[in-house]
Amino acid sequence: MAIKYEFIKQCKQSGARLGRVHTPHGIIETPTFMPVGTQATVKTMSPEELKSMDAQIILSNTYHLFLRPGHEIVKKAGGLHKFMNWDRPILTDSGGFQVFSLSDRRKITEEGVQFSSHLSGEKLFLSPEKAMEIQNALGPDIMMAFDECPPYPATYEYVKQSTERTSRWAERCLASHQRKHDQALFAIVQGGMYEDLRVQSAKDLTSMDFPGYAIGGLSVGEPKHLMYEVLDYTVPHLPTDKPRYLMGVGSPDALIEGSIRGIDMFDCVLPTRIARNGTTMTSEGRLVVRNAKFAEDFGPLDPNCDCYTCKNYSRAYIRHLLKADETFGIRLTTYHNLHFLVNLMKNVREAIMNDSLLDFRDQFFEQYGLHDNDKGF
RNA sequence: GGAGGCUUAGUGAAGUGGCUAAACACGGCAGACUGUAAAUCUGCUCUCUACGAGUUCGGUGGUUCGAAUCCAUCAGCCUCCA
Repeated sequence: MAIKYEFIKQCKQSGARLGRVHTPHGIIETPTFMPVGTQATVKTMSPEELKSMDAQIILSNTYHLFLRPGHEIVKKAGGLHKFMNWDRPILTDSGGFQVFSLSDRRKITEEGVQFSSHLSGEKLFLSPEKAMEIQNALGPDIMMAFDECPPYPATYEYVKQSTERTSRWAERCLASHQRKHDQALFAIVQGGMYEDLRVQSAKDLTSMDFPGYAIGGLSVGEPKHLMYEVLDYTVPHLPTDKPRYLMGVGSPDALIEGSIRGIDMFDCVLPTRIARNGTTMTSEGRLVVRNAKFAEDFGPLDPNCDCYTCKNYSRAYIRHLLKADETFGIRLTTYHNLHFLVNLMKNVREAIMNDSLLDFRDQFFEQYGLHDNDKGF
């Protein structure tokens, strides 16, 4: 087996679980947050910086690397780890999310998905087999099955068809996956916001015995309480001896709520994207450092943070850099936001160890200014 | 000293008799962002007692039913000739 999930303990207070995922490139302590590096780089961050904030594993993307530079080139370079100089674990998404995000440039059939490249307009085809071929060439520790992420809202009938097809595609992925010994293939549970479809999807996929299971199709615009409901009735149908990965979720409150519901892994572009757009996550809530009110604020982004950014730079300086379009500004906010989430998950793990995750949540929400679960981050 | 040109909202710059509170860009202010077509996108940006009202296009005075747009004059800036 390419990976192994080691269960350590369950939080007596919340039910969250503490564990480790053993991979060919090292151990991941879970629950964990995975920074997203779509194009074989976490935008503006060097691997050294990611390591210095204790990022344990990062994501990359099949669709984007297939288009550019091409998976054959990455393979020739010696694989993604070597290509991008990252020797810790990597997970690649399959391109399934692009079926959702590039929905106006693709056509879905049973065979697969035809895209017109967002770069050149060129027609290209992704199928379960193609997604496996590409990911086998890229060489991540964990690769994702090719799925369809249906939009929200979507009709029962549409989601049913889509989810059943995603299960058939998962079977094809499993059948064509060539490197089972050193690359773990995770399946993705779909089913939209429909309980019976989620349960059916989980049953179908778990019967195929994948080394890990993801929950996809969430955080696509639905209210948060709905997402939590879906987790409540989906997670119990996933095996306890394998990692569970909630895809595309990265607001601090959702990371905590997800952990409480038994999720081990999360990824999200939120921290890096909002960082580039001038917003930061702090222990006292979100802070739009770009705002004029910080022009003469010479304190750190987060008074309770000891990251490189907070130890050395002020809100006023960072705001200046952002206003002046200086790259260093978005590097500082990106570093801080990623550090914030990585550190949040450390605290979550510690709280699980101490059987106090619910207390931790309440305290965190209070300080963060979250009193309504449907509020943002 | 002479000839010509220019002067529009924070800046640059359209507009050359009514459809103009005035395009557009930048700047400014705010919001959005969740498996990254995003260092992107959206809104606001003359004033106010603000889903309506008021006052604007260097100053002043005219022409006209009506002017940022035409005329006179003053001021400032620019170019060329002495």
